[in-house]
Amino acid sequence: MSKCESCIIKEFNSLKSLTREELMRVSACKTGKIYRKGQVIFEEGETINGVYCVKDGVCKLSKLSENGKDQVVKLVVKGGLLGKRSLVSEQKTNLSAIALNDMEMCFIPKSEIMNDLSKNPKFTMDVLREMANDLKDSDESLVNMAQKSVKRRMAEILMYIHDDFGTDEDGYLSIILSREDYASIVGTATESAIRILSQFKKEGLISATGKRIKIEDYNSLKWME
Amino acid sequence: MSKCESCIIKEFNSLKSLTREELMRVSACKTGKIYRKGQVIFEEGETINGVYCVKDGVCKLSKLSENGKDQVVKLVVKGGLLGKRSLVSEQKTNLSAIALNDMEMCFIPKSEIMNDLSKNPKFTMDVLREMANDLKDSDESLVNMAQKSVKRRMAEILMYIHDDFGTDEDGYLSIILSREDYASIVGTATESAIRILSQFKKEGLISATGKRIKIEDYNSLKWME
DNA sequence: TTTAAAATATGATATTTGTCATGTAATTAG
DNA sequence: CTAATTACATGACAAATATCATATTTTAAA
Repeated sequence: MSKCESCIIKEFNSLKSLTREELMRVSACKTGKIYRKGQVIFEEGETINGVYCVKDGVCKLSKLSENGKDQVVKLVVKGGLLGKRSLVSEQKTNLSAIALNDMEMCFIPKSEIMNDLSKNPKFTMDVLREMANDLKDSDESLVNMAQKSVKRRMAEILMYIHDDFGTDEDGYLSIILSREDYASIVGTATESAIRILSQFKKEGLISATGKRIKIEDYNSLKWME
Repeated sequence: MSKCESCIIKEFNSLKSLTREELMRVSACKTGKIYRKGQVIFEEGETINGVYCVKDGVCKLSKLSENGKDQVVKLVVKGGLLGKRSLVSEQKTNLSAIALNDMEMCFIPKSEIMNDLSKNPKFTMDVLREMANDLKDSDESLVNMAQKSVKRRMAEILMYIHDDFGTDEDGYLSIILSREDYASIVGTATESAIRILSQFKKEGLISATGKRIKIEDYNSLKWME
C-alpha cells in the first residue's frame, strides 16, 4: 500500500495539514480496504473508531427514518473523509455509509488521529473548518427540503451531481444512481422520482439510457419553476 | 457588566473549557448587548467577526429560501453560542438570527477567541464537539423534513420545545412562538400550521390561549401516525 | 442461455398540502 | 380608548405527492 505522504488524496481533505512526520505515522497504521458496490461500510448505531479516507469510488451517507425509508444525507467521493464525528464524540454514528460503486478506502484508527488533533492546531482548525462546511451544507439542504417542490429538488440534485462530481467523456453524469437512490436523496417516493425523471426526459431536459443520465438543457433545469 | 469567569452561562457552552486567565481576557473585551423581541441580531450575508453568547432569552436561526419564505434551522436559548462558524471561516454567515423575545447577550470578537482556539486544545475540542453535535442535529432535521408529514413534524416540534426548553409554572411551553414561526420551523404554509394546531386542539392533544400552548396529551402526540 | 428477480415505467386514485378568499380576534400605535 | 394593523381561523378549491396496481424492461443468478 502506498504511503499517505505520497497520496494525492490528502490534498482534498484535512490530512493535508498534517506534517510529514505525522503523515508517516498515520500511514504506518492505516488499513486499506476495498468495498464492492452496495456493500455497507458502516451502519447507523455502530461505533466507528476512526476515519475512512475515500481513495476511489462514491458512497452515500444515509439515515433510516421512522417510516422505514432511507434518507441520503450526503454523497462522498474521492478525497472525502467519513466518520469525522467519531473523532470528537464517543457516541455511536448516526449515519450509515454504503458504497455506490466499487470503492477503495483507507481506515485510520482514532487513536492515531487524536494525538495530532490535540497537538497540531493547523490540523484541528482544518477539521473544524470541514465540519463547519458540512454544517452549512446541511442547513442548506434542510431549507431546500422544507421549501422546494420535489421537482425542483430533483432538478437541483442533477445539477449538483453534474457540477460537483462531473461527467464522463460522453457527457453522462459520472455518478450512477438508481431511481430509488434519487428518491431517497430528494426525499420522495420511488415512483415519484421515476415519474419526474421521465417527465424531464420527455421535456428534453435530460436524456437517459438505463441508469446513465445526461443533462441536455442545464438552463431550463436551473430556471424551472 | 459581570465577569465571564463568574457567569453561569459558561457552564453551558464551549467557553467552559477556557482557563481562568483566558476567561478574564475574554471578559475584558466582550460587549454586552440587549435585543428586543423581533430585533435582528445579524442577517444572512453579513460578516460577523465573533461569537454571541446568549445570557437570556431565545432567538431563531433562519435562512431565506428562494421562494421568499424563511426557514428556521435552529432555536437558541441561554447558554448557546451564535456565530461559531465565523471563527473558522472568512465567509459571510449563511443564517439570520432574530430575537424571539427580549434577549441579553455578550459579543466576543473573533480576534480574542482565535488566540485560544490555536493554543488551548481542550477549548478547540469543545468547539469541535459542539459543531459535530449541531451537524448531527441538522442531519436529523433533514431526515424529518424529508420523510415525515407536516402533522408529524408539528407534533415533534411541540415535544421538542417541551422537552428541551421546558414549561412555565402553568405547564405552558416556555418558548412562545407565533403560528408563522411554527410554520417556518415545520416548513409549511402559515395556514397549514394554524389548521394543524387547531386540529390538535380539537383532538385534545394541546390547549392554547393565544400564543401560549400547553401539551395536554404527550403520548398521543408521540404516537400519532 | 434461460429464468427469476429487481428496476423502471405508467395509469388510476387517494391523500396531503398549498393557495386564495374572507371573516374574526387580538395587539399596537396614536 | 379607539382605530388600524397584524395574527388567527376556516372554507373552498387547486396542485402536488403518495399509494396501489400492473406492465415492461433490465439485471443477475442458476
